[in-house]
Amino acid sequence: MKRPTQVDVAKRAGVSRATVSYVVNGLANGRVPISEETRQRVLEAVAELGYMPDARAQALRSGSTRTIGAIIPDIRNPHFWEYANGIEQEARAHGYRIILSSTSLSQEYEDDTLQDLAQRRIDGLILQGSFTTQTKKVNNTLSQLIKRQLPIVKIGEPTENIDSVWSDYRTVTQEIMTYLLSLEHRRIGLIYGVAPPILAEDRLVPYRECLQAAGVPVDPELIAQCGPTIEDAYQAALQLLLLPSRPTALIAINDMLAVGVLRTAADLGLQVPTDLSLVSYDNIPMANYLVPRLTTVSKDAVKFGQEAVRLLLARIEQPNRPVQRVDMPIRLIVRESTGPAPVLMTQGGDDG
Amino acid sequence: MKRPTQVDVAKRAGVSRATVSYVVNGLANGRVPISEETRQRVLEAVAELGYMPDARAQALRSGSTRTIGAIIPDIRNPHFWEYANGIEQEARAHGYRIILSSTSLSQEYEDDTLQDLAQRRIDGLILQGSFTTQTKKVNNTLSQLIKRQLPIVKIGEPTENIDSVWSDYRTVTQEIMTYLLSLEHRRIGLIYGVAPPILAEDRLVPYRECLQAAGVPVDPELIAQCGPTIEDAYQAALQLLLLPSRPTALIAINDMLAVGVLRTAADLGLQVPTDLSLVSYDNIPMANYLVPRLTTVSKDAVKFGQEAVRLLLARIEQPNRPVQRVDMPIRLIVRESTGPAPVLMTQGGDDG
DNA sequence: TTGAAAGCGTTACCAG
DNA sequence: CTGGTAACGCTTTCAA
Repeated sequence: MKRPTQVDVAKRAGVSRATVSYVVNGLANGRVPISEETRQRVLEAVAELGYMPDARAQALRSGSTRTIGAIIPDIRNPHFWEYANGIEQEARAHGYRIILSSTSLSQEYEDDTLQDLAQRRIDGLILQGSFTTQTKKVNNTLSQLIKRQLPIVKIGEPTENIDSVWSDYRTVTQEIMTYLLSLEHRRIGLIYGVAPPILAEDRLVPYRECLQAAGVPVDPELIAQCGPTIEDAYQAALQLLLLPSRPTALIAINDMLAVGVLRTAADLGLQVPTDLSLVSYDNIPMANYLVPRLTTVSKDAVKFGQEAVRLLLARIEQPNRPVQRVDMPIRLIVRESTGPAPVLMTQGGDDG
Repeated sequence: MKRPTQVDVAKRAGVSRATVSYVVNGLANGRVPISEETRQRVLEAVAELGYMPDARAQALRSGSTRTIGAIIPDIRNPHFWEYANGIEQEARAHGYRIILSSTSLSQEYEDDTLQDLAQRRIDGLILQGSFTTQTKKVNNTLSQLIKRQLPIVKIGEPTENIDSVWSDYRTVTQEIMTYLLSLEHRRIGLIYGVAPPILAEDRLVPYRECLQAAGVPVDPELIAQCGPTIEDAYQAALQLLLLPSRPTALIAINDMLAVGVLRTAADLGLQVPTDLSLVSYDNIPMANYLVPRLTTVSKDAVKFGQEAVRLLLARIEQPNRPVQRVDMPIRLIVRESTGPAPVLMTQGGDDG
């Protein structure tokens, strides 16, 4: 009942181990030195014995695992499965497997995860931009791997010396702000979850700048940072919407958080978009089904994933090619969660 | 720039390869034959070189990968990440790694996935009940693995000769029906997605039986089968709700589908629960934040996953232990999406 | 066209 | 306490 090895197959087929290897791997590398009859006999033996090559031994011998590691930050956010889908599709199309890891559970496992992937000798690694912001230990491990020439692609945040696929959120965030301001919103809140530094630069800065350009004071009370869960967003929105002079529009850093905001609004008896406008980012599949449908920033996360794999495979084949930075388009999709600002009684009117 | 091996570490530390192995693996097996000074020297060399043991070689030699494969049916359904979370947590606590695969993308990849896992020589496998219903090829591969004594645990569907963790949905489905009937609902629709046979037995049968027991005719028009996406549910609900004599209550087989149903209701100008009651299953984290909050069947999926790992590890350690079947409790949570049946004009009144 | 044999990096046994 | 050495299952070169 032990697992059959090449030797068993060879014995059964009456050939040598090498022959089995040739047959199993599709007629050796180019040269076709196996007679059809032998091939059939080997194939039969394989089928009868239920032989499955041992990937560990294959990888050890051949030097390649044909496996790509992908680390996503939060498995609970639908946005990230789309990356995962794209990655998986593209990788499979090229004969690579994916080992998918999520660090959502616990930050302390990040280094663990990375170590594990490294020890498995994956052929390449796809990371989210937020990854490197973590502990020193993680960064050490990571730079170790970079030094070892492990092909790496980063999603979401361009980094020096590393291939990356990302989008520039400045422009679209400006667009959001212009749009909200044009709807006469003046008290605009911002809710963002666990945030890598780039989020600040990408979204917080344009948010501030647009406000200032419009002559609207930036009120730090309107900026809430929170955890990644819906409940976190719920609480953050609660805090913002209970302000004496409450915001009439809220920007949530992703659609999951927007779900929490929607709930907060409902609990406070606020209609969206009549009493409160809401904009978020990601355009997860659900965004177009929520009530109201979310105005959000659309990003083709599946394509992101595919592009990341393309970049990675190119580097695997050609380790010294110049570093690439692919900019993927994103755009604001206006749906039902945004509308003109309501006239508030508490509004201290120096705008207008 | 090549990856350092044990040999490199040994050279650097001025010891033999075996010594390195002992030190790295925590002082050999029981006996502690390494002097503290040597140990330190080795550890230093490891750190300086950034040595990471090669998991492939370790696994090949030791015979164990300390890796568990987990196959979930649909990564797009939040319900399944909770399983994944539970599995990951419990596995990690016992020093095992997880390779997570989703077959959501394409049924044709199921066999691929299974083969891959088998070739990686995982120590155990956790499956969803729906898995075996697939093609003959998959079932062949699977029974091959079973014959090879690969420890397997099934989630969701009890199977002969395989450890499983599941819940009995009959009782809770009866509870749902009793509840809806007590609210005077008579036209109750059922929407279910890609369904393993057990779903039919578990939910369709009690649905029918309860209806009949209450003297309500079972109308096949009220039973819609659909795909797994929100859009699928949207369309299914549309079909049901546009019926001349539309249902006043809908049961969706999971919360994701319920999101689509909610949208359909909104598009038809139907208020939930005033005009339409909605019950679903799973109690995903989001269920308590949707507007209205979903009445749904709560299942602790994280615990499911943990229990599955416990079962699996027990079998790994003790291959011949008796087969276990763990029944996990579930319960109906009444929230805001259900209410008394509206009085419909089209209602043909032979009830009451 | 096929077979023998040399490793891949590790663990673990058994002498030193 | 430490250092050779034989596997683990496979790929691939070199001879036959």
